[in-house]
Amino acid sequence: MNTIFVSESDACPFLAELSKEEQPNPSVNVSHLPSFPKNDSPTSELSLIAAPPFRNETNDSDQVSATLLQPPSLSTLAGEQVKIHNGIDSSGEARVRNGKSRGDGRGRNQLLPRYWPRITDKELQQISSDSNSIITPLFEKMLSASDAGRVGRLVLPKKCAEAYFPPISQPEGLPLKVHDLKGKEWLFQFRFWPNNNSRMYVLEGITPCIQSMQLQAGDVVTFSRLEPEGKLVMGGRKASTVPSDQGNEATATGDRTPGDDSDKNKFGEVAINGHIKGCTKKEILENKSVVRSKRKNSVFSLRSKHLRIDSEEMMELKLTCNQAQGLMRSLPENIPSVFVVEGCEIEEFEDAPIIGRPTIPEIDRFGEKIQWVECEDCFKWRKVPANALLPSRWTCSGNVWGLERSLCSTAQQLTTEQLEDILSTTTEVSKEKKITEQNSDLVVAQEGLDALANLAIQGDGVDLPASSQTRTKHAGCKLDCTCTVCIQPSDGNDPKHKQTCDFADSESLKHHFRTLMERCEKKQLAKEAESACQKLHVDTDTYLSSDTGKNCLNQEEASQGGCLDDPNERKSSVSPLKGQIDLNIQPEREDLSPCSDSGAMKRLLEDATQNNFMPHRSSSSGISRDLLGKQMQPDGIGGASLSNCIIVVDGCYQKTNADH
DNA sequence: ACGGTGCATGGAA
DNA sequence: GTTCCATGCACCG
Repeated sequence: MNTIFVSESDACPFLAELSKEEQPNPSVNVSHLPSFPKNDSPTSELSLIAAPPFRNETNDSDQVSATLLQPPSLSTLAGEQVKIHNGIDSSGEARVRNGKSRGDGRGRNQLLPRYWPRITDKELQQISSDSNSIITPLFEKMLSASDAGRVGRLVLPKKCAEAYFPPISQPEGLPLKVHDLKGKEWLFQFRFWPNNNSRMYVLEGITPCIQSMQLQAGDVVTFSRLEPEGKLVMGGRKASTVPSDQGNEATATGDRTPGDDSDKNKFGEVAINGHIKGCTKKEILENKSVVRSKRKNSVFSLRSKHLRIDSEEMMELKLTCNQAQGLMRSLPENIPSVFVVEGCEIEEFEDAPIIGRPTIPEIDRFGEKIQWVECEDCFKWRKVPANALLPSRWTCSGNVWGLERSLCSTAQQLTTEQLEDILSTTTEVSKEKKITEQNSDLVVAQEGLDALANLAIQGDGVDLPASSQTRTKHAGCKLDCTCTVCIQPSDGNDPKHKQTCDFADSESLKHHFRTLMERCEKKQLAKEAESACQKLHVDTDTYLSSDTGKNCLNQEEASQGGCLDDPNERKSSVSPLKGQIDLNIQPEREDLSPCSDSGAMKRLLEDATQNNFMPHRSSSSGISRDLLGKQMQPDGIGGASLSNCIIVVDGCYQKTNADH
């Protein structure tokens, strides 16, 4: 099964309306989509291919599960594809995940949940049966009596019509080719009626197609788009197999947004099968995982809090987590314990990594390892020792290794040409790697988070997502690492981490993390008990003290602030190195630690990445920071392990690694 | 009279 | 209050 499903945001042609400013992050891998022709001349026929129905997550191909696909995000970038991939496991079982792209949480152009395509296993199977197509489910609609009546007019949801069908300016509209699941081509008239200062979009001439699919009122037609052909596919689903949650917003996984008008070429053909193309199988599968996740949330609400990051915020994390990886490094005094999982060495650190300033490693003319770092204030590049651990905000004044260049007024050692040479050298070395990275940047970030999330819930017996089968990079890794949890040297060429390494999916690794999580929970419980005891003491002392009110307040503040009950750890909260990320936080502990809320984490990541990777031109070097962000490597000292990450947000620090 | 087309209406979201 | 859309219905050939 080679069919790829992509989220609608990938294929949606209605992205143009969005401003560039809405682009979530430069790291997002985007590709341009072809456009629909701007004119809607009646002479030009556009076709939609009716896509086969999608499959649900169960193995029962006849059963329709709650597979729910978000419609494409209307807020996705104009004319660009955002690569948000969902995974498919090796068995081909479909999973669906929220592929919502960043943005339109503000309601504009959102499709109603009842129009979100629900994909069944059977449908997926049908769609995927034909080769290498990329399938984007667009929307679906339950046939009304009038839709299925003899008039032969299918009223199209306005937003769907405007989002996924070519724009029309005249009521006469356009002839539209749509294919059904059998590959038969149908020609409909896509048009609109003026209505209450608005429009009513209809597909005319659908009766033969509806009859051919043996559909009636109450049944569902779905529209999908197949790539790269750009065909629209219409599929049908009998009412008896319609997921029960149709129209139930509570089961929705998010919104899709259509793209812009400039991509109409995508719809050169539309297939009618009740499903529209645009989602890779991966995405469909991953959307399913979100559905599962939501279902799970209702049961494990506390544990799931952290995992229940709003899809919009999730996108933010997707966009920044990958960058955040590159910022993580362990403290110099950290000595990792090394264990081997299926041939891959994993370095596990007792203490959490911190977020440091990205640097460019180099070997100077004396053969010594050094690194170049850019001053936060003056943008001049300074040479520091290879083992220097730099804070995320680093300025010349922190250049204790070269006092003569510890002032911003001092000239830069590197000429622009030299700097470009370094960068280009780095580029050459990792060129191929980067190409791959660019193509899967978002995927990687997303999947890295997924890895974390899934590992975090290993204790619940939840299997790793199928998407992990295809991962190439993981959140716990440094930039060039291909493993889930490992640290590799800054040059990224450590042979112990092969590009094809898939140990992250190994049972032994899963076992390892299960063990870690268990230990973590035990520690947490012990810590909780200890805290309770301490609090009891404090309360008693406070009660007896003459400064009762103030102390109580402080105690309350400490508690409410979610900061540590451990004085030492509280001390850590005022570390100058803010922006430490605990990727091992325990969702069920959220109530004790407001610091770890998703919004705060998002802010943290944003802050960290803005400080280091935001694309703006350096005043001194003239080199885009965006480029630098891609070039720069972590300093190579240690790194992050899944079980030993830290989150420090708003001055609060929480550390819940496996050994503490 | 009948069927098709375009618009209006009103309930639902 | 606004928008959407399912349906009714008038008009026309």
